[in-house]
Amino acid sequence: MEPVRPEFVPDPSLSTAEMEALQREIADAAVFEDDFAFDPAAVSLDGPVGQATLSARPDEEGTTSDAPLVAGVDQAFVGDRAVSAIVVLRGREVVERVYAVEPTEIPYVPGLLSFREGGAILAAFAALESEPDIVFVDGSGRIHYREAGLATHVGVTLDVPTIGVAKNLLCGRPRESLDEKLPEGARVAIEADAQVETAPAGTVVGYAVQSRQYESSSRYVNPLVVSPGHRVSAETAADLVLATAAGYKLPEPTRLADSYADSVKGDL
DNA sequence: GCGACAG
DNA sequence: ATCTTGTCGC
Repeated sequence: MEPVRPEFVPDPSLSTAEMEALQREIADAAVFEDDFAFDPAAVSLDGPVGQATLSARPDEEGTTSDAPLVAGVDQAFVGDRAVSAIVVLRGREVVERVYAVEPTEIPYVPGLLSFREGGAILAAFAALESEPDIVFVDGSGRIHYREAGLATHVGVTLDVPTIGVAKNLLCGRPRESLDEKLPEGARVAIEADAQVETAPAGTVVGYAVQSRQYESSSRYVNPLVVSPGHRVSAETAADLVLATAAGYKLPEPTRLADSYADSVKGDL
């Protein structure tokens, strides 16, 4: 896949003010509601014994032959180089894996992550032959100071539906405390607060999603922080993350991209 | 000065 | 993100 909006390709040599101005343009171009052709209910990891329909029937491999293509992208770092890996799934089946290695031009700055990692991610997408129906990006989407996190930046630039899947909250305020143990499958709305300068306070910009939890143990797992990247609503984003969780905290596309990036890093 | 901060 | 031993639990 190649950028559909080349003017949004992240340029690490821009000044901080220019980066922030670009993010405001990207947020303007972003669509934070469902705008895709596939059936989100057809996204699942169900095997042969799923609730088969005429249009989406799992075969003996556990693959739903015409299930949507869901991709995960994640990065690993080696010195001043970034490894970006993409894994594309149809049901449980891996249909494509690619990676790219690019130098990191700038250090990590909260709020400007896409200018550090975006180049490597777009290079990996340039090597991708499939056209995923939706992409899970590691990091924030709409949960961002200017509603233009990594997932939004990548989604708008490629004009592909994206979801931000983060392990920590960048900004915004949970409607309920996240300190208590939440049951598996639960979600808590994240509202814009004063830190989100482009949205009215109270706007739901994402969800804390409990993709995995221990049953009868005193220990507990922290929820993921899910937000729309581009062309998905916060609700559908949370639904899709839960639909692709397979007993691990991270959804399968993200988990597989994560381990692939690590293995590439290993033989580097 | 203090707090807060995806990866 | 990355650097890392042991340890707890299913």
